[in-house]
Amino acid sequence: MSKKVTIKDVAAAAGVSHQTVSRVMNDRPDVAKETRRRVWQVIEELNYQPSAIARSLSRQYSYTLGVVIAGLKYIGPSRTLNGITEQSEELGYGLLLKELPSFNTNDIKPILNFLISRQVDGIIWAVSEIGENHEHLQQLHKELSIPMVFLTMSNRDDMFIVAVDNYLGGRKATEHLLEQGCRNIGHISGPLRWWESRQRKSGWHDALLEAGISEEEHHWEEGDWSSASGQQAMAQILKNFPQMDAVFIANDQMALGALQLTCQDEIKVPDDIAVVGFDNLPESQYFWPPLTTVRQNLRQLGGTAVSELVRIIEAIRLDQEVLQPQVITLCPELVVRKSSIKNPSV
Amino acid sequence: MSKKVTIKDVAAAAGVSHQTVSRVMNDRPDVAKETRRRVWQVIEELNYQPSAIARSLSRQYSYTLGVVIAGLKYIGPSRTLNGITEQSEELGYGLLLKELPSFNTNDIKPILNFLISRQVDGIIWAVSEIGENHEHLQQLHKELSIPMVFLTMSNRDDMFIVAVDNYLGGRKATEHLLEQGCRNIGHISGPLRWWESRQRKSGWHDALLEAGISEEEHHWEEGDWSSASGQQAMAQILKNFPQMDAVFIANDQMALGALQLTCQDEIKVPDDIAVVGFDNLPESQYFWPPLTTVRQNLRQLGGTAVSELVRIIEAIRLDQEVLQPQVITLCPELVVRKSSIKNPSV
DNA sequence: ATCGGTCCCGATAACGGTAACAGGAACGAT
DNA sequence: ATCGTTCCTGTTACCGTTATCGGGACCGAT
Repeated sequence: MSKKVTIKDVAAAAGVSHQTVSRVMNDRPDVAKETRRRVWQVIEELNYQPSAIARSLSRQYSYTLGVVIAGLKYIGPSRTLNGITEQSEELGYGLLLKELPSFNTNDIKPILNFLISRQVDGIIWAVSEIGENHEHLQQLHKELSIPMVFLTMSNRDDMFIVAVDNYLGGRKATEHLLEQGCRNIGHISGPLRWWESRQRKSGWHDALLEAGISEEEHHWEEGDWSSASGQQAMAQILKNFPQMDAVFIANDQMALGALQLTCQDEIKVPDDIAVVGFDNLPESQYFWPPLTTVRQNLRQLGGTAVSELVRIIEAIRLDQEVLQPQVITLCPELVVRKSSIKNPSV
Repeated sequence: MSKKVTIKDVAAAAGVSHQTVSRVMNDRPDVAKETRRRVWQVIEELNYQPSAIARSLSRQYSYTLGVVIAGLKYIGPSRTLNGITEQSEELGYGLLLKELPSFNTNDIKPILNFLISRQVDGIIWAVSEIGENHEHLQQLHKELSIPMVFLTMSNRDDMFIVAVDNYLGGRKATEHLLEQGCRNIGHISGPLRWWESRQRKSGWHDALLEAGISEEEHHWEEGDWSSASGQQAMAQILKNFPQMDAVFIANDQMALGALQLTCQDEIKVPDDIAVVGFDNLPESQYFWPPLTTVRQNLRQLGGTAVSELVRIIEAIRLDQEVLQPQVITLCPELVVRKSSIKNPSV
């Protein structure tokens, strides 16, 4: 009903100039105690809320971050986003959210323009690197001269990157299986156009190599992250590589598909085949058998990205000095459950 | 490097007034063809992007919606958000995202103020109704006079609500089990402070009643949505209600916990006990056995909320007339899989 | 008395757009 | 020639803030 109350309404009601009200709102020192009190009182009476829009226009900062993300329907990206919202709330920044219709989009420019035209102070690019979808980006980023932080992509100079060490995750998983005495360790990878998939596979490969085992072509299959593809890949690999005694699967969903197959075929997990997944879904503890997996702290990933971005933004605002780009790497951890323990100590 | 290019820069470069540039940008009719062409050319040469901030300030609309959501780390809310982002993209609205730290927050006011101060044209409230967390809201909503749409809450007058019919979902699940010949149908509910939980339970209750079966206190248990609680509730219910031949579980995660228990105890699903869940997680098709469940189209839920909100906003903008509040109900569907089929036809 | 320095506060101009009005040019009709 | 249109364009005000500047009041010191 009532029109929005502006700074001028407050000024009029308090009998001062609107500038003085502005000073009070921003806690400037040069306001007499009595005046300050009176103005505050009016502000509360009228329930005055300054317009963030007008503020952004006036000082050139919006205290808002742009977030570009893809695949919100999957649990990974949404956990990352969860970390982003938490940390930005903490630091007092708002979020302008933009979801890409697919991971493969090449229409990057209009999205960046959209965010920039809304005066965001910085941008978090939380889209996985697939195929060449990041090539164009690097160049655009340079032209744009707005602070950006990228998540989960291969290292590049001149960019701020926060990523989980997927390679290390693959190694940890494989080394764990080696410790269990397995020698014939298969792998079901994600789509190899994904950077993460390649990293995890490399980890598996290198761990085997160091143990003196050579990877062969028929020891692994490529999936598409879905449970269905995991199941199919598992069937294929069982056929090609019958002596397999363990398998490292690049995400929990595919592992679930594989586990279902073992139930159907009455293959014993872990005794016949030990299984390790990746992601640590909340559900994976309740798979049958409970799934050993690699935990990546995606909430932390998102949170770190925000902290980093804000650090850059505020450095620019204060010093006008640009920070050195860097790569922050987060370590994944192995979560050991029954699906990979060959000789239960009990 | 280069300063942001403004409308005045364009005007100067094209040798016209900034107003003319504005006219060109907004496709107003009263610009000479030749002038229009020249201005467009300069716009593209300078890569001019109008400031959405300044625009919002000038006309009183930001073409931005506020979204308040909770529990992004869960799959449900993030799917809803997915629907929201898609539809708002479609309709040309930006999104300002705010995640509540918990479902129970009572600090509603600062959040609404935050969004309003940023000139959002409307707000989507996508936080489940738990306990009394919506009581305060209703009143605030009235004072605020900004269009709002609420998701998944009990019906109230004077509010726009979009919700899945959880009651119907509960009925469908239970009726399906009755059709399978089950007579002793237990239930594991979500936390009863949640509106959804109560609805689903009522559906179960009423379906039994209509079949001439009376619910008894020991036929159901309350969980907290987690797999762990589902497992625990299942154990409890098995003890109290040994003749149980089917169970309707209020979400798939709890159902998973229960299924794991049946694996451990070598209870046969569905032959000994048929199981129906709720949510249709992407994983539930790959549980063992594949889980019959109730599918709720949360993406559609989010999308509908956006369409509805935009409809309200634009009605106000044009007619200055306020639409009649209404409740939109989405129907959930039963997805039948092996966990509930007593006599496999094969 | 005059001067210099605080302490407050208001007038004014930004910020980057849009809205409303006014006015010049060109044209046909009277 | 004069008038009224239509078509196009520029001027000015305004959206709601903050930044800059300048100045009055008051004080103590010379």
